[in-house]
Amino acid sequence: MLEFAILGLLQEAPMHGYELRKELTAKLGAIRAAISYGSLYPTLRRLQAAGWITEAAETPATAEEVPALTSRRGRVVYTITAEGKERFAQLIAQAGPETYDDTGFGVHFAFFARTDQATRLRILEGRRRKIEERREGLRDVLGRAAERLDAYTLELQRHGLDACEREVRWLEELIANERSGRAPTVPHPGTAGGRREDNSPPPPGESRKERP
Amino acid sequence: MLEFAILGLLQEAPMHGYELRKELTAKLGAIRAAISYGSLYPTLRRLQAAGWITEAAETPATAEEVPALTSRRGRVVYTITAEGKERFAQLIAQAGPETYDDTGFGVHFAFFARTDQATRLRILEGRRRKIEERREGLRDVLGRAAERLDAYTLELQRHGLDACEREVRWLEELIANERSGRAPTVPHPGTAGGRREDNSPPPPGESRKERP
DNA sequence: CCGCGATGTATCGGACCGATACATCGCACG
DNA sequence: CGTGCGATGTATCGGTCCGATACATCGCGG
Repeated sequence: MLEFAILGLLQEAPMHGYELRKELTAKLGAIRAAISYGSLYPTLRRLQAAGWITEAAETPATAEEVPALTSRRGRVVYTITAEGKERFAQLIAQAGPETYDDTGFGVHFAFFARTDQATRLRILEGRRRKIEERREGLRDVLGRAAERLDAYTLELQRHGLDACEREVRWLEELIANERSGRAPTVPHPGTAGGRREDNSPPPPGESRKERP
Repeated sequence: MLEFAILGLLQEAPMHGYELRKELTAKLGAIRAAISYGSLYPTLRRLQAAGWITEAAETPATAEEVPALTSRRGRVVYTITAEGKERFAQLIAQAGPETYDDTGFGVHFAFFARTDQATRLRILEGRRRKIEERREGLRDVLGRAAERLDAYTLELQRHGLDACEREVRWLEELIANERSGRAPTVPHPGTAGGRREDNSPPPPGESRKERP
């Protein structure tokens, strides 16, 4: 999962660890708290060993004659390689059952702009199936085993069931949108401030600014 | 987390591993998929080493003279000890910040029937605070960094924000209910089948059948 | 001038998962 | 009548990720 996210992010621009974590946190804020350095750095090492990324110590320019003396601390910048991009594409193409659990789905969804439409559809439908199964499980428990459980546990299940139904509806809309060929503008009722003017989603694919 | 859940469940009845997993899955179905045996068995071993539970090989009665011959396979039954109950109570009393993340909160909530009202209130408020923070983070991203992100990532954040707002409202109702002294009957609109007749929640506390 | 919060890299132990292996039981289908 | 398959049941192993911790630099306000 982390591997996937890192390869995805580094395709937008080379970054060092701290920056990577910040961007990751911003992009995945909706699904997971914050990536731990205890996962990030070992994963970066692993990716480099595999050849998907390269790391380069940042020493801006011509520091030949002044090595010591406020020696410019670390700042290792990571850059994705051609093999890394290939690997990322391969990870998207695989899109197995792990892709449908909460975290896996969220991370893949966050990189849908780099995913072809057929795969997007496949993932959305896989996820919907999985949530529908969870929903059925919860309905069963609320129906059949209700008297065996205390009021709090029941309330928890009810809240979970509600979330499932809501997510299924969300996925339905996304799937419908996807099939109609257009981008992911689900018409949200009146959630927050209602911040929405940009109503011209670019036909998804490559749309990142490569930072000159 | 697993330690807590196991100690909580074993207070209702002694169980063997398989049964424990099933009950755990039923009780926590709303928040996590299914406990892996790769976590369950090592944890049980750890709990026994600490003296919180005891394990006893199940050999129903008087099998002195017929040891071999369809020898009755394993079935190790785990029973909580007095120290184990103490430990459980201690874990509830601690209720630190880890208690407020998704999984931690869910597990604690599932055992609210064994938690005193003051602690319930503390946990609910801590959770609300945490979700409110996440919500603010998402609002920030959707407001300030919106143009830096693609349409799919934005949609993900919007869905996450929606879930946050919904959970805060849920928690508000639970907190209000808790303060008014009564059990957790949040008035759900018209979610599923509307299965709800049992409208007399027992004043929470100990209310488990000890299975004679 | 000093501390403190942001930036930045890094490790270690522990929790938990997914795959896998293996054994028994009951029953449905040929 | 047997045989295989799904449920019950115990157990391990490698790997991913987290939380705590350590340490160093930089700029700014008091």
